Amino acid sequence: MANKVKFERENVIRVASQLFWQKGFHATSTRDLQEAVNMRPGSIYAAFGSKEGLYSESLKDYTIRMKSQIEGFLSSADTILGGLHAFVENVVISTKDCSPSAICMLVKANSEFAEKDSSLYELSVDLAAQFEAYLTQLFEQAINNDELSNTLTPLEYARFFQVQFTGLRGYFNRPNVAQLAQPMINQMFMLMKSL
Amino acid sequence: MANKVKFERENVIRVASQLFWQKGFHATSTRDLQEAVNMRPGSIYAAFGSKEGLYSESLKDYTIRMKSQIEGFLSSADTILGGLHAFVENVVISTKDCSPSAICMLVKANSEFAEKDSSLYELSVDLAAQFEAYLTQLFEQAINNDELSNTLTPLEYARFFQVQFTGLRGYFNRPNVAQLAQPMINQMFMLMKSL
DNA sequence: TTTGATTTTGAGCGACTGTTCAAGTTAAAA
DNA sequence: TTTTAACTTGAACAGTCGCTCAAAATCAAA
Repeated sequence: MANKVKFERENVIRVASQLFWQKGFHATSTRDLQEAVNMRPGSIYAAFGSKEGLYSESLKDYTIRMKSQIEGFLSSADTILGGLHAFVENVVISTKDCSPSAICMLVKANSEFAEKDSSLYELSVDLAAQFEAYLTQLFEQAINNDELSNTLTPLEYARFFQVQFTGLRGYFNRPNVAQLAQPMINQMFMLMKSL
Repeated sequence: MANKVKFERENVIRVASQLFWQKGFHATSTRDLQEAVNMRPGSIYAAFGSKEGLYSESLKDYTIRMKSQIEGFLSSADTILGGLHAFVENVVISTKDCSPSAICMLVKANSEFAEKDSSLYELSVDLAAQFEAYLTQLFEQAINNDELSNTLTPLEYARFFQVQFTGLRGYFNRPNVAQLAQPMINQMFMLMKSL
């Protein structure tokens, strides 16, 4: 046949994802990306078609990784809520310095792409909807396990979780407030259980 | 003396602010701005020094306008919480189609400027801190008026409000969820009173 | 070893970026 | 009416942008 590809696609996407997450789509130049993934423009464009194409792959990969991160915390926790609690703590507190941004990349994307008919805006909406559906499944289990009352529907719990989680991550995307995270996360889960 | 300036500074800042709020800093070109405010580059640069300078003025003006918007709702409400409730409803629901973005411009700025030593990042942090201090004053009054218990300090109420408000605005920055806003806002204020 | 399809390279394209400044316009002061 | 300092104009600059493509490099199959 012929020559084989030299780069590992998944790894390239992961590195690009970190850069896009940190700087945003518009502030990340294709030269930044070339340097970060150590590829020349021709190879990048052969593999991903465009800057948008690479961003698109990056955002999808981010969502997948976030889900599997939750799966990890769930499998080493006794309850659904315990797993989610550990996940939220990990995201808001532990990754404060090793994560590109405190703010969820999906939220950042949704905020950056203002033109409502842009395909990247639509992608961010679709992925957020998928994630909400995933959370809804988890809260359905939590209700069935009597971890939560059935005052709210699983979907309503999922929405509540997202609003709290997004709000917290936004609040902690600034300096000198780190020590407030733990009590505010505890408060979030106390409130959820009291619904 | 000499010639007088032809443009109204406040009006120019307001128009620029809308554009920056909608598209973000990096996606707004100086040509976009020139067209929006109907000024030639020379005049803009004489008046504001740089694109950053104009953005800086825009963000400050946004914060001032948000505060005076709250003042408006407070002056036509019986209670602090009633005024804040009306303000939140107005921002999340009514302005859904006439506002450049559902997301607070301060939050969007804080999210966009990733380099923590950039002066626009620092500005967004400073303005957010000022706004928190303003909210803290309001919640101090609310506690004194017995609208809220003193279980939490005024500052803690202010933080709670910001997390909820930011979370809600982020959640409603997408299509087909508008009808959920009212019940979720009611829930937010119910929870706050139950603290 | 030769072949040939496939991948990689990087110089470079045209468009656009933020910004400048010499020339033109304006209107208060002389 | 003339002067003159202040303001406006817009062509143009140097740099960067996303992206292309002919040429070089690569390696499985013949």
